[in-house]
Amino acid sequence: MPKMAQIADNWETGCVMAQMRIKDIAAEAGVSPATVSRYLNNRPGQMTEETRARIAAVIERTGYRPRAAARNLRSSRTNLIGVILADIANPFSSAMLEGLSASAAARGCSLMTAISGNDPAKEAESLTRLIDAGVDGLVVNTCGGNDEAIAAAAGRLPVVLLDRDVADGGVDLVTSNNRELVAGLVDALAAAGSERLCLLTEASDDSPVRRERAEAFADELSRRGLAGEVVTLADGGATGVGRLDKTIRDYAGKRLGLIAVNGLVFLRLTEALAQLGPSLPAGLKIATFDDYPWNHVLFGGVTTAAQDTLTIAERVVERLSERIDVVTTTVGEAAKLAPKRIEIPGHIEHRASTSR
Amino acid sequence: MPKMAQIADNWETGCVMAQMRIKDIAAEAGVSPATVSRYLNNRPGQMTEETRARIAAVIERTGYRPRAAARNLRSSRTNLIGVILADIANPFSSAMLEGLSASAAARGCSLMTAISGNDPAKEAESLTRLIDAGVDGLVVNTCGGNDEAIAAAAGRLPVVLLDRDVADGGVDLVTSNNRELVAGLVDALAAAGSERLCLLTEASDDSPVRRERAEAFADELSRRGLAGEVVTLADGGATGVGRLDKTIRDYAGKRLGLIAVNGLVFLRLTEALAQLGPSLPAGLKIATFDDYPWNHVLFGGVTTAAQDTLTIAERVVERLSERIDVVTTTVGEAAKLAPKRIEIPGHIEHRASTSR
DNA sequence: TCGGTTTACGAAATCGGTTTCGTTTCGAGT
DNA sequence: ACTCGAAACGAAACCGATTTCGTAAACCGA
Repeated sequence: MPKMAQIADNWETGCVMAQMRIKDIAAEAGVSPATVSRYLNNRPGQMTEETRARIAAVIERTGYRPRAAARNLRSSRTNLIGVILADIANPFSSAMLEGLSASAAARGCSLMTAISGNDPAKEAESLTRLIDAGVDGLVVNTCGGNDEAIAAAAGRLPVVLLDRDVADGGVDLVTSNNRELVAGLVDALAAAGSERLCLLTEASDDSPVRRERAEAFADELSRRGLAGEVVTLADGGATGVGRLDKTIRDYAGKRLGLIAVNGLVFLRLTEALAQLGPSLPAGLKIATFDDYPWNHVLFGGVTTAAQDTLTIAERVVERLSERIDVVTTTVGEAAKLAPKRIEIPGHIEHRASTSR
Repeated sequence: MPKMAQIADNWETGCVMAQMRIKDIAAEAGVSPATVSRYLNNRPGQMTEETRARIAAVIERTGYRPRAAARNLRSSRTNLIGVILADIANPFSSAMLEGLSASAAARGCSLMTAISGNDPAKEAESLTRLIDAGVDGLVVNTCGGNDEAIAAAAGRLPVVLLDRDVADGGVDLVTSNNRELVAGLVDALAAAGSERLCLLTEASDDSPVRRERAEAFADELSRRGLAGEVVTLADGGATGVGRLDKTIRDYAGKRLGLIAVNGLVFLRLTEALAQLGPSLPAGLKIATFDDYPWNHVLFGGVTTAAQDTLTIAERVVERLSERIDVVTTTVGEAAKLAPKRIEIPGHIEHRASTSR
C-alpha cells in the first residue's frame, strides 16, 4: 500500500486525489524515488524495460506531475526564458513573441515576459525581476539607456539581444540584415523611376536600428550616385505631418521616392498623404519597413521590407539554448562562448506603391 | 565570521561573490535565518528596529537576493500568472498583454505567456505546461474547443477568462459591454443617415464574442425598426472580397451603413472598397470594432468601438488576485468564490467615416 | 514583587524533487 | 566455477528558503 499524500485517495475513486509526490509513485511502483526521478528525466543510468513500464503505468494511472518548484530548487534550472520587449504595440514585437513562444515550447521551455513600454526604468526593473524569478536566460529587445545593466546581466546569465544592440557590444545579437533591406527598397524605388529619395525618420528615435538604416541609406545613395537625404520629422503629430506635407508638396511631380524607416513613421506619412488625396500623387513612390497588415491594403499595397520574424525568433532561442547548455555543463569560467552577431535575411515585398 | 557560500568572498573585494544564502546573511547579521526570512517577508512577528536595520545593512551591502525556487517550494506560491492568448497579432491581445504585465508587476507578479495561435491543441498544451510550471493563476483568452479542459483547470487553480467565455460558464469572465458598443455604432451610423445596416462577419469566426455582437445587432435593429442583416463572408480572401464587393455595389447610393465585427474583417472591407476607389462611395458609412492604429488614418478616420483594454487588464488581474488570496488563505473547499461576469464599458470614437 | 501575557527570536522540521555514492545483481570472459 | 566490470537500483544528503514551535526576555497591572 502506498503512502498517500494529503487527503487524497488516488485511484479509480474519481475523487479529489490531490498532489501525489514522487515517493508515492515510487512506493506504488515498488521502486525508490531515485529511480522514478531517473525515469522522469530519462537519465543515462538505464533501468529494466520492465521497471520502466511499471513506473510509466503508475504515472499514467495517477496522472502524476512533478512539482516544478522542487525540481528547480535542486537542479537550479527552471526551463524559463525571460523576454523583455520594448514596445508590444509594434507588430514586429508581437510576431517575435509568437515566434519565441513556439521555439521555446519546442524546447520544453516557457516564456516569462515583461514589457518596458520604452521606459528604461521599467526595463531595468524587469531585468532584475526576471533574473530574481530565476530564468535560465534572457531575451532583450532593449529600449536603450540600460546598456551597462544589460551587459552586467549578460555576465551573470545567458543573454541574447533582439534587434537592438547595446553600446559596448559584448552581447549576442540577432537582427535583420538592415543594410541589404535598405538596398532592396532603394532598388525598388529606383526601378519605379524615382530620381530623388528621402528616408523619413523621427527625431525621438535614436535607436541603433534607425542609425544603421540611415547610414546604409546614405551609403547606398552615394554608391549609386542618387540624390536624396534623410528627413527627420519632429515628434508629435502636427509638426511632423506639416513637415512631411511640405516635403511632399515641394517635390510633387518630381519623381520623389519616400522610405519610411518604420511602421509608425509610415502611418504618419499616410496621414499627411491623406490631406493631398486618397491615392498617391502622380510620380510619388513610397516604400516602408515593417510588414504591418495595413501595408497590403493602403494605396493598393505598399512595398515593404519584411523581416523574417520566425527565423529571427528561432535563432534567438537556439543561441540562448547554446549558452544555457554551456553554463549548466561547464564548470568554471572556461569555455565561454564569444559574443556573436547573427543577421537574418529579410526580403522585399514588391507591391503597387512602387510600380512604374 | 560568516560561513561563506561556494567560492565567494562577499564584501569589498569586488570579486565574484556568487550566491549568498539566507544563512550567510543571518550569520553575518548575527541572527537566525528565521529572522532574516521574517524581515524579507515583513511578517507580523515584529523585530527590534535595531535588528531590522542590521539585516537591512547586510543585505544592502551584499546585494543578496533570495532564490525564488526555494521560496516557491516551501510556500507553494510562485507569484507567477499564466497568460494564454489566442492571437497575439490582434492588437487587442497586445494591448491586453501590456496591461496585464503592468497590473501584475504592480502586485509583484510576473507573467508567463503562451500563445495558442488559435490552435486548440496548442492551447491545451499551453494549459498543462503553465499549470505544471506552477503558476498561481491563469488568464485565458481561449480560442475555443477546450471548454472542458479549461473548466477542469478552473477547478484546480484560479482562472479568469478574458473576453471569450466557455460553454458551461462556471468561470470568471472579464469582457467589454459588447451590446452597448453595438448600440453605439448603430447610433453613429443612424445619425449619419444610414437607412440599411449590415454587420460583416466571417464564417470561420464562431466565437461567443461574434455571436454576442450579432445578437445585439439584430436586437438593436428591431428595437429601432431599422432594416438590416448580418452578412457572413466566406473565408479566404477572394470570395470574401467578392461577396463584400457585391454587397457594396448592390447598395451603393442607398444609404448603406457597414459595421465590421472586428479589425480583420475591417481590413478585408478596406480591400474591397479599394477596388471601388480610394474614398468612400457616396452615401456609404462605415464603422468597426477594435481600435487599430490604421483606423485613425484610413478614409480620413474610421468610427470605432474602442475597448478599455487597460481597465480590462487591471480588473482581470484584480479578480485573479482575489481568487489566489482565497485559495492560499482558506483551507478546505469552503469559501469558494462564485463565478462572476465583469463587463467593462468601452466607448465609441466618432470619426470621419460616419460624418453626415 | 509576582503571575501572566506579549514580544523577539532561534532550533529544527519541512517543501518535493535531484544527485551522489554505494551496494547488489547480472553477464561475459577464461 | 570464479573474477571482474558494468548495469540497475536504493539510501540518504542536498538545494535554500519558509514555518512551526518553543523559549527567554520584556512588559504590565495589582
